[in-house]
Amino acid sequence: MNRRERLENIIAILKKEYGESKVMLNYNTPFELLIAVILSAQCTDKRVNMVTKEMYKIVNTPEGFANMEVEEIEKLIKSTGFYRNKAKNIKQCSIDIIEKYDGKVPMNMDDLINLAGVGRKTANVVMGDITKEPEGIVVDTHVKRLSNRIGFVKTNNPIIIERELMKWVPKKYWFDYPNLLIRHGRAICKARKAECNKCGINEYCKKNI
DNA sequence: CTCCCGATAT
DNA sequence: ATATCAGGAG
Repeated sequence: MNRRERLENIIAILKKEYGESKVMLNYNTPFELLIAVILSAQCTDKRVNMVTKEMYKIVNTPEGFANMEVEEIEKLIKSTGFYRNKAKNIKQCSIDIIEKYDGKVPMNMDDLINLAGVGRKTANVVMGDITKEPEGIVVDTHVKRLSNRIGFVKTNNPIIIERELMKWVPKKYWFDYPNLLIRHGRAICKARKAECNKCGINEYCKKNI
């Protein structure tokens, strides 16, 4: 079986197990999603949802964050970690969105990654969930780990992983592939203790081929 | 490459 | 006690 067939089977099985692909982060607007994804760096989405639930009652617009002191934002997001960088980025990012994009989150890769605290991963997540047509493939810690374990790539460099996957993964899967791998990575194929006995795609994994 | 960093699982 | 969590910037 070639890797393309393995990919098709893996996606079909995971789709059946986890259902519709969608981020687990809670949001009501593209801007709320952008901030949630910035906060999700090295932090569980569960924690991010706890923080944003309370924070968005107080501020949930670029204008709101742009007019706040960085220290105020720090207090609101402290429990997500990296809070000094994230607070500074959220404020600058909000200012940029107001000044350069008329207060609306831009929906293309070039503009998104020029925002403070936004890299390719964050941009792909936001674009993917809003438009369902990402310009690239999200490579986070789970996609990195599972892509290596399955045997699709042999590197830990996220940029190289994305470039390699984009070469042969059909574009129609650029949204589903990372979303399903992330769900599977959190539930079964975990970093610390992978539960291979419960894994539905075990026969397509590198170690069993 | 290093640094940023609190919360949680193991 | 240590690894890990939907990373990004310098």
